[in-house]
Amino acid sequence: MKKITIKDVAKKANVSEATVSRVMSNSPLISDKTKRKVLKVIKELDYFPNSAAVSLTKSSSRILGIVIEDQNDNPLQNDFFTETLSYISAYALERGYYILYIHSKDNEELHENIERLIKTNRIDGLVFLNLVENDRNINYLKEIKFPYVVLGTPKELDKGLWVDNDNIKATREVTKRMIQKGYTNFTFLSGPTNLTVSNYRKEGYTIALKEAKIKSMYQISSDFDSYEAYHTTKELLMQNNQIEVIITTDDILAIGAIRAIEELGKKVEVTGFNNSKLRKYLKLNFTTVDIRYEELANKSVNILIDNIENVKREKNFVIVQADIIGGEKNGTKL
Amino acid sequence: MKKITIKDVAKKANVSEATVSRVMSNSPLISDKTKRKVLKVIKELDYFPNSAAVSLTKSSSRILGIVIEDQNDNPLQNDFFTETLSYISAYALERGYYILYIHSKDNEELHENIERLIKTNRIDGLVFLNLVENDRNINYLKEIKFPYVVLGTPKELDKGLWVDNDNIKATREVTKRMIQKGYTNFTFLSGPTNLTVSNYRKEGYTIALKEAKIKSMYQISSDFDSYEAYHTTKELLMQNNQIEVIITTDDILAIGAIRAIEELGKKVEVTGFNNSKLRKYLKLNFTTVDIRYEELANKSVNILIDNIENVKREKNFVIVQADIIGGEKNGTKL
DNA sequence: TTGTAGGCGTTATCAA
DNA sequence: TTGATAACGCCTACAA
Repeated sequence: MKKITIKDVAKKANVSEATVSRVMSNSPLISDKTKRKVLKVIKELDYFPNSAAVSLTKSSSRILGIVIEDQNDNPLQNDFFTETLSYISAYALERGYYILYIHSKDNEELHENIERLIKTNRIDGLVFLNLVENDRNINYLKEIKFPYVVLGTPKELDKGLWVDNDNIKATREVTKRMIQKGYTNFTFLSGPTNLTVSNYRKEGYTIALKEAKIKSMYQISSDFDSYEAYHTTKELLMQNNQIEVIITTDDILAIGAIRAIEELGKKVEVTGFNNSKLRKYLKLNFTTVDIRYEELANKSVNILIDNIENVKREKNFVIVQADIIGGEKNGTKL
Repeated sequence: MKKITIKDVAKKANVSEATVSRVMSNSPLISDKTKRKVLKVIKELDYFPNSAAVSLTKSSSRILGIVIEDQNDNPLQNDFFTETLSYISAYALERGYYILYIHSKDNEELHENIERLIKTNRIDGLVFLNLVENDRNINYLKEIKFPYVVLGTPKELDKGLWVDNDNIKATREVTKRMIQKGYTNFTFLSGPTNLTVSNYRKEGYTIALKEAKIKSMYQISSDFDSYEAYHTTKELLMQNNQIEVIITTDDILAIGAIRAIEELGKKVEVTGFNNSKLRKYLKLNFTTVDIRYEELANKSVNILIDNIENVKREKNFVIVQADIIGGEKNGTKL
């Protein structure tokens, strides 16, 4: 199986290599006649240009790296990753880019990988699937001005490309819904407090309560761990009989909380975040927020590629709408 | 940020480009002195060879494609994919290969993708994460003799590279364990019957029963869908009071079955397969099989790369040991 | 042990 | 509208 090169095509079509190249890149400086002729030969020989040669001359690989930090054994994260990954890959492909998977348990190794990938010209840009505060890699990319996009809201809103939901707004809406149901005793169950997203969601919660002039509110936090959420909730509820609603920052926390509530035979409403498959899978129907994975993926890929290809944009970020769903019957298992 | 090339290094080190190249590739035909000198300059200039140029001369990209077929909304699949993906990526990296993520909802598109990736020389080999019977892509690869490995047991055992557990043996062992517990009324709850793996597991089950001269056995099947498994099991149990054990081919089926059993207040033991995170997550403790993801990943990457690099091997496959775990207390939720 | 030079498969510049 | 030809950055005979 000898590889067909541009030379073979040129010879068979009786034109120069340059002409074939022009046909491939859809150049306008070509007569229709020769174009057709060359295209025919390309079809016949089933010619595909060697990507290494193209990369070499264009100094662009048309590959995006996607960085996955460790998942911490959280099954919801897995949903998030596989979903986002496949959407990102699909939208990247639409613009002619492929996805290189970058993952490492070890942070130092991850950094070296990214560095090598960039320096060897293997990738044109990077997508970060989870935003860590003051991430070393992000700082590095900023420094060397390498194109990247982050799924999440960074500290400095005007720096770097990012795509995210409006977490404040979404949590505020969720909380408002609960207020409208007539509840007045709220508790906020947060995920890891070192994640920016936790703080944004807390802010939304706080605003909604303030607007409604509701005072009573407890705040507890937990890792993204349903088991811990279960224990934390249980303790809380045993100490406090008034609580009517627990607003959480993640379905996984909500699920843990619900288990505690059921066990204590209490009537407390819970809200989640992220519209996880696990929630659907367990047939739980608490209120949650659908963050529109597909749109997040779409927007991040496109803002990144625009940046790579020097397509001008007004803003360096995109806010994706989120939808509040569920909540008709709370915690009803099938 | 101008890119450093081999030329820059050569100039600064006062040697030819060839010498630098030799140092990079650790060639023996080099004096220690110049080697050290060149290495020093490489460090100083922070030189990394352009991968496109290397690919072009070596006609090898050092990239492996990993093919993910559609996940069908099964949360366990997600676990499997993210786990395997990250292990595969780690082991590939150890041998200097990167992972390109290949996924498409549309089968035709997937095929075109694979074809283009190969013809443009972007990938050196392919890993298939789920084996479909008579897969079009696999047939294509066989035809053009392109290196690939499959995680699963193919129909023709002597064709192509593959890595899998011994499913027959594992299911046979699981069934034997149940027999040793004194049960005599068995049912087999299978996943999709068009998957080879379902049939292998069924065979293991059948053998174990035959060996123990146990006759009574029912067989039902279901999609990889806990909800369907739940209904199927419920129906079965309502018609039949004797059943003591249900052997399933997947944790997700086991979980569905357990829910049905609990609902009916029956005492039926269930076994699963795959040691899913969901099982741990739900704190269920039915007997299941740990298929050793990491080893599966490791072996498949290495058998594939050996093939790519013409490293001779005795066999075209690797069987990975599986471990039976759990089962002390069945279905006990926390 | 080292250097020279041709080649890998394209693209892009400059002539024609 | 087309064709030569010099890059792109590296590797590898072949010579020295």
